[in-house]
Amino acid sequence: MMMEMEVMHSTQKDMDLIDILWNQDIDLGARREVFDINHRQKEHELRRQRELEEEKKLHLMQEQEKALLAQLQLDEETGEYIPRPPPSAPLQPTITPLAVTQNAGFTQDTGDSMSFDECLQLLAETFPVEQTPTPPVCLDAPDVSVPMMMSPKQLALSPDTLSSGQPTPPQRMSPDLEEALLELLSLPELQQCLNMQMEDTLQTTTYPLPANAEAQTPSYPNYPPVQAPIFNPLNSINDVKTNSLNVGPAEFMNTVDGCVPSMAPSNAFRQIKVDTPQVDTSFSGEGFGGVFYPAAEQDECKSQHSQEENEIMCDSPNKVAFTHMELYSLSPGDSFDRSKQSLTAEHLDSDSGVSTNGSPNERSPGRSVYGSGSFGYSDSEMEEMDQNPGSAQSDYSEMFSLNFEPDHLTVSEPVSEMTEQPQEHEKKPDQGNADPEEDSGHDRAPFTKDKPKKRSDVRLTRDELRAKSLNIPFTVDMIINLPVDDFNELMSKHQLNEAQLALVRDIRRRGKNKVAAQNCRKRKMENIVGLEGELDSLKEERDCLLDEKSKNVTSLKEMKRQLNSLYLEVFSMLRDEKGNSYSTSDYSLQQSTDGTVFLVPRVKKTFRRGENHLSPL
DNA sequence: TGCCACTGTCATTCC
DNA sequence: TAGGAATGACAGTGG
Repeated sequence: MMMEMEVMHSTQKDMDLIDILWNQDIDLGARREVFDINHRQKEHELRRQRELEEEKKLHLMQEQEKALLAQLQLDEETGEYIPRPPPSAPLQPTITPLAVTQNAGFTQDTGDSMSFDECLQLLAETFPVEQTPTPPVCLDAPDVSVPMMMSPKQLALSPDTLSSGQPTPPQRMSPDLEEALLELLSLPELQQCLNMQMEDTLQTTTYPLPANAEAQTPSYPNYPPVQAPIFNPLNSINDVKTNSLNVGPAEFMNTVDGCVPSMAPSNAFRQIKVDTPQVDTSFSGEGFGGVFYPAAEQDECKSQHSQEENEIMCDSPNKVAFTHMELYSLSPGDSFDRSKQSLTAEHLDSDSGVSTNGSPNERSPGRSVYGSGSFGYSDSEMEEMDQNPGSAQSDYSEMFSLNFEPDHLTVSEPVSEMTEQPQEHEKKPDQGNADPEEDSGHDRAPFTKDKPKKRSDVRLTRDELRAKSLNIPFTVDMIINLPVDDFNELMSKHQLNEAQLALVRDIRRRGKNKVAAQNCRKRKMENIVGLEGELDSLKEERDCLLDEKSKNVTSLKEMKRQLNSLYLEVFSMLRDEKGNSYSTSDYSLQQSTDGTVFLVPRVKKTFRRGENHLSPL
């Protein structure tokens, strides 16, 4: 009992606490029902009921459509759909394939059959809104509530009808042409094709322009009567709605196109936008696109799309081929990247590639040495450096990344004026990540990893200083790397005095020679390396030969030894008439050319003489 | 302070 | 013949 009391007491406390919390939630805008599971379940059930009701409505509408169409029959003479004869009438045995096809799915329940007027009324009640968007310009349109019941010639052949979605008085055609067209439209295959075409077209083309006076005039010969299938009885109500009304506004199409770029080529898209007449001015992006996409998404997609369009618009002109001059003239600061290609091509024949083209921008792409803060020499310093050229030495690779920025140098002003926009364009990506220090033009190379840049790396070369001092209106890399023709053209475009011309030519010559020297040294090093390799191989070969020689000498000695032993053995077997062996000192074995072996007495002159002298025979 | 490697430059030759 | 590549030689610079 006590336990129960405690539990109840604690439960009461909890409930009070929960109430307090709920009150707080109410203050925060959340109602108590939000936390009520039963309430949420009820909401869920209500939602499901609503969905079921919608489905039922949809099904009912489809049934109504079927019932309605069951009451219709295609008049082969007029091409119109007329009320079907009373159900008591026998089914026409000569019903056309078209009728069979079109009525194949229709209900044959004659008990539900309605009169034509009833059908009209039912349709008017069924589609009071969807079919009757009533823009002010169409207020006088007759009987806008029953477009479904219009004859094909009323529906299919009026661009005004198609474009505005409003049934306007049809423009009459010649009877023959009209009849022929109606016959064509009566063909089920054609209707199917028209359906397909219409769906495709609606997806891609049938969206309106912003209010365009000419858009609603029937002056679009290419505008297809693709919405003719409106009258196609085989279409479901949804299809009909799609066919006749799902003509999205430009905002919606932009949204779709923006979100699904692959849907249509942008160029085609733009062209279509321009050429497509306004179909339904009563639509608005908010009213239609908002059904599928929140406004924010629409705006986002619209902005994306417009951005893409802008990019495309901007890209296209840029794809025009530039001449060398144009490339080099675009931006002195960026000319390296462009010149690199040219330079690479230039050096393709060269066996080196030493020219350190890629290095500067790899380390510091798009970065100017002038932006590194080491720039800013006083005139006296420049003169000093010029007088002591070595002090201004810098990595040659830096030369290619040299940028004469107009705010720092007057040297490149003319070129920079020509290329202001490309520079801005190419600098944009860097602006986002730009280091403030870098922007302020102070030290710290952005891509220096291990050690700070050498002082020489950020200095100007002598030629750069000279060019600056003489106000040469080109960058050094331009002067050096331009092809001869372009270089001459550049020279002719600018009026330079003798000193400037001489300096420019010297710069070009020195720059070329610098690269050549580098290539030469690299080649020399390669030759040295190659010769060293060759030397090593030759040494190895010599060692092999020496080894082989020693082996041969050893073998030869062994063979001599064996021969000597064999000789002695043979010699010892020889005997004279008395059976005495021959003395090796007195005789020797000699072999004649035919292989015969002779025992020849040795001719030991001195010894013989002495022997003879001592013991004459 | 001398050595050494690297680099720029000049003069020359060759293509 | 001009332009450029190739190369030996010299000199400056920095480690």
